[in-house]
Amino acid sequence: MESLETRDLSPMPRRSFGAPPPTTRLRPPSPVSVVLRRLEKVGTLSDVERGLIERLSIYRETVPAGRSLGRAGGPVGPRILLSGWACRQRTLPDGRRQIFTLLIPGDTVGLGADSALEDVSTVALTRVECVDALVLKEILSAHDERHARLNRALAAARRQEESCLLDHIVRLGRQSAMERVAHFFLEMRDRLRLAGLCENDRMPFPLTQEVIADALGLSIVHLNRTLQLMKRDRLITLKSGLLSLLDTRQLEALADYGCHDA
Amino acid sequence: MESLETRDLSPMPRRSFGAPPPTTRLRPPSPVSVVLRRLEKVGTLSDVERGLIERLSIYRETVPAGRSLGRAGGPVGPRILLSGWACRQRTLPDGRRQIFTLLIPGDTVGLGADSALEDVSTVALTRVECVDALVLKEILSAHDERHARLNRALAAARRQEESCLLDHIVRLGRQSAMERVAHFFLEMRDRLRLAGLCENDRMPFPLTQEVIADALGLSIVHLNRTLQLMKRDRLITLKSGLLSLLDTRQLEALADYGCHDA
DNA sequence: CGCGGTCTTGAGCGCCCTCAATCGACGTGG
DNA sequence: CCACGTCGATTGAGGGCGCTCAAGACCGCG
Repeated sequence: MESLETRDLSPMPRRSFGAPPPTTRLRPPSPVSVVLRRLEKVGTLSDVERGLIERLSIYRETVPAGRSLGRAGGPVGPRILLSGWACRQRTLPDGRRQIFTLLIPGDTVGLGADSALEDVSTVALTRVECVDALVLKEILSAHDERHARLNRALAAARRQEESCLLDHIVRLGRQSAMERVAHFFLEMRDRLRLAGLCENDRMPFPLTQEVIADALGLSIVHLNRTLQLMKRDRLITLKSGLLSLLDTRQLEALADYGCHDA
Repeated sequence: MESLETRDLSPMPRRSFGAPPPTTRLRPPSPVSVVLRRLEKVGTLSDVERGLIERLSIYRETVPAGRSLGRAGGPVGPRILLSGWACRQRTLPDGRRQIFTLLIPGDTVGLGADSALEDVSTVALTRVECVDALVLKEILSAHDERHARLNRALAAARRQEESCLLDHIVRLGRQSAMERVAHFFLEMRDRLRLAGLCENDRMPFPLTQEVIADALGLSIVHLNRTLQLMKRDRLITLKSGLLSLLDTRQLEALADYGCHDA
């Protein structure tokens, strides 16, 4: 599992910390390419904006699995995930946990207008590599015209996250266990595809069943049995951190995926 | 039920449409006072800003219970609720419904930065009186310094709504039926108090059990039985559209109310 | 008075939960 | 190299919470 989320970054040679990226001519030039891929799904960025992001790789840092991204509970300073998965979550006094959002490479935290989401605890689920985007946040808050597209792209990303929250509510409130899992997997496929991490409905999925259960409001045991059913029905395979959706048609029908209000 | 949400407005004489409010000297000066009360919980507004809102009452309109606020499915133009309750909801193809948000007097729709919430269908649960705030939206989008406080107040309101969404997720994902109901009632009490509609934990509550069930992800039958338990235990009374929280201490303990992450 | 909507109640059951034990993979230390 | 601990996945057993179906009661309204 550990090998999986680093795999996407591994072709990038490790260089001395603090040195500016050598901007190779090749396609995967810098570790922040994931972010750019994500943000440019909305609209092209200018060279200035791209450079702004590229230069952030100076502020690279690593968070081990299980550690909070921010200092314990407090709001998380602006970050951009480069590799690894994290989540936003809340824990009830008796230990029950609910996960609000999964964060994947290319996602940002605490960058846009402060939302209630930025007040919940953010925890790394795998080893996470990210950059501190405080500088970027300060630059963007000036609302310079030259960064308008970047601001728009970030707003779109926030909007997408909010949309996922609404889907999440429907899943939790009105869908059965299998519907939830199917819907959740399809959503993650779409998000991972935007990040360039999913091809042919195959994708890295470095989550324990406990995490998935806490996201979907299920018990570990029941999630396990539900997954087994879905495997038996040849809907998915999920092994050693790799998820394959075998029959997306059926999954979409099963989960009412994409059926937003009429 | 129908008599209830109008009750709050009934002391206000119906006057010819389009005429400016006569601004009586008495306590409830203008129909938009609810909004101001809500918005000024964050910080005082300037006279200019207050006037901006007051003048909106020209654009008063009424939506009967059951009707969508926007034209069927499409995004709702900017509105401010003066009286009555509405909700944001999504319906699955097979008829299952999930309610995301309840909208009460003083709430705004479609005013701030466009969020995913503005794309979901918004339906009146009772007869709703509201104002069309299109003019206001246009004025505010200019980001004039003189309206900074108003913009800030609206941002805070949006943030609060988002926070409620997160609480909603925890309820749906990790709480039992009784916990959900208790938590939901406490949340509504706090919101209604901000709108000046709740005193001594007694408040108007013009919702059918079906609506509450669809908000809390429960079946009508089970919600009914849960309510009966809570009444028997002297936690609440709920009759003819009036809700009383009899033992808020116990309710808060029961629901883990306010227990945001440590 | 009849009618539709809402609330209530009963019966039965199934989804999903809890508790508990086992298994397998992996890393560590002896 | 093996014993052992840990973590995650799996399996079994049993039960309860919440569901569906179905009727009836209540109530405001035309």
